[in-house]
Amino acid sequence: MPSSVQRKRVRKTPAARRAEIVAAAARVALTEGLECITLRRIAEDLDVRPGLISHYFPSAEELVAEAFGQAAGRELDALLPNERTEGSPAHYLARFFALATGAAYDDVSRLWINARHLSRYRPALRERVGVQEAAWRERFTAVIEDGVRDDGFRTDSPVLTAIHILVVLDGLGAQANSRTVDRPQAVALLAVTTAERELGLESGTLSRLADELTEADLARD
Amino acid sequence: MPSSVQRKRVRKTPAARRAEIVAAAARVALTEGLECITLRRIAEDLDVRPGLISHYFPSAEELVAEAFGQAAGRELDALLPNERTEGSPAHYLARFFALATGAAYDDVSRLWINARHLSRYRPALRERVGVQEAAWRERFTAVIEDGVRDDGFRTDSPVLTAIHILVVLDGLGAQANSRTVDRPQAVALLAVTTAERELGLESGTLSRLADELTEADLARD
DNA sequence: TTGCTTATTGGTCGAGCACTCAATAGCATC
DNA sequence: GATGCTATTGAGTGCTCGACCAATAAGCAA
Repeated sequence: MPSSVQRKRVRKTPAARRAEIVAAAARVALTEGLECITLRRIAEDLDVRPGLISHYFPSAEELVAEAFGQAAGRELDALLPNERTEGSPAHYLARFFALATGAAYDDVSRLWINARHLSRYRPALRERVGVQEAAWRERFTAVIEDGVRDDGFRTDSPVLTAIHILVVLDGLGAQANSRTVDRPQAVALLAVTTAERELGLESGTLSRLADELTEADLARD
Repeated sequence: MPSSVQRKRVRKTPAARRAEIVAAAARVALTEGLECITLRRIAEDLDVRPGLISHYFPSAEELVAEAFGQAAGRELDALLPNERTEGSPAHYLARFFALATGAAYDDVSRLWINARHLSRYRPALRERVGVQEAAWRERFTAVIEDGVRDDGFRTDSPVLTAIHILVVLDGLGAQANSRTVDRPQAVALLAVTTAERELGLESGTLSRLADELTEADLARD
């Protein structure tokens, strides 16, 4: 009985298989890039035939868009969780900056650059980028509004402040693929410095909070 | 005498042909993207055979890197000319921001996103990106140093200020491919506002100068 | 005019890509 | 145990890409 000549088929429910495909694609998106999401590559990861991927995603572009959405969405949830049951807004922001300053954030920066470029040619992806931009912006805006109410943040416009911080983050992240040597400390801290200034916080407030966070605080859920 | 069956050959000096190829590739890079620089595409633009491009650039990646370098370098020269025979540093900066805020700058933003992403996979391009980053940074630093000397700019570190401005520009440019609706004025002015603050200039100084520039001032040389 | 150098051509190769579709087999239901 | 639905396969199509190379002809030098 030849085992290799005849493939063993594993039959799953459409919902489960689809989720599995998107998860595999999101993993590739985050680690290797959106261009590496090919029918063959994802099929190989899941040990199925390429035709099956086409069955669930008649257009490969749709899978790329979905993969980006899932990857970016999950990262946002890990960096700035939606439910803030404990901890002040300042602590949540500090945790974000602690994570976003580390090397582990490079994958996220790369993903965003990747998506922003590729969306030039892929309308479906472009639409997803817009959705995720809005999600990140709104998540930040909400934290800032909480901080204005409870934590002494001072800003005329929470949403403009959120955008300002995100613009600086994007600008710093732009170098994730080319930066070889370390950058000056003042540059690495540009995002958190901008946040402190724009939120009317004493210089060093957030970065000091970020430094005090333990490994457990930073651990992803 | 069939005219189309037999191609007429135009024989040029290696230096001239090479320059012509790079110029065509740089044009494609700026208008359509670095991925569109293919042997066939450039050959068609120049009305030669693809093999000829391979002859001058045995590795296509080298041509892509060269095209980016030329395109980015020329744009820098157009936006912030090297020789400042007349006009104050503030005027030079104002002219830059006037140009960099307009829609015409979108092609430049797109080029940078493109290069920053693609350099993830292309070492030769990554190296060129580093060179151009340094060139842009140094050009800005020089203008700022001049302004500190002659024009009342105040900053502890011209180079850090230059980096800060460039980071904000990169962050704003990141949306060049996805932004569909206009952004708030305060966001569009983020770069010039950052420059004014970091250079110790009265708020509105540079943007007012930028508004006063005539078409002739903005015209490219 | 003749000859030589080499810029340029034309054709080819293999790899990787998305997409299509009839045939097959897993599995729930009866 | 038989049946029907459909998830999955296998095989194939056509496309674009970079790279390679022997043959050709442009134009300079003698």
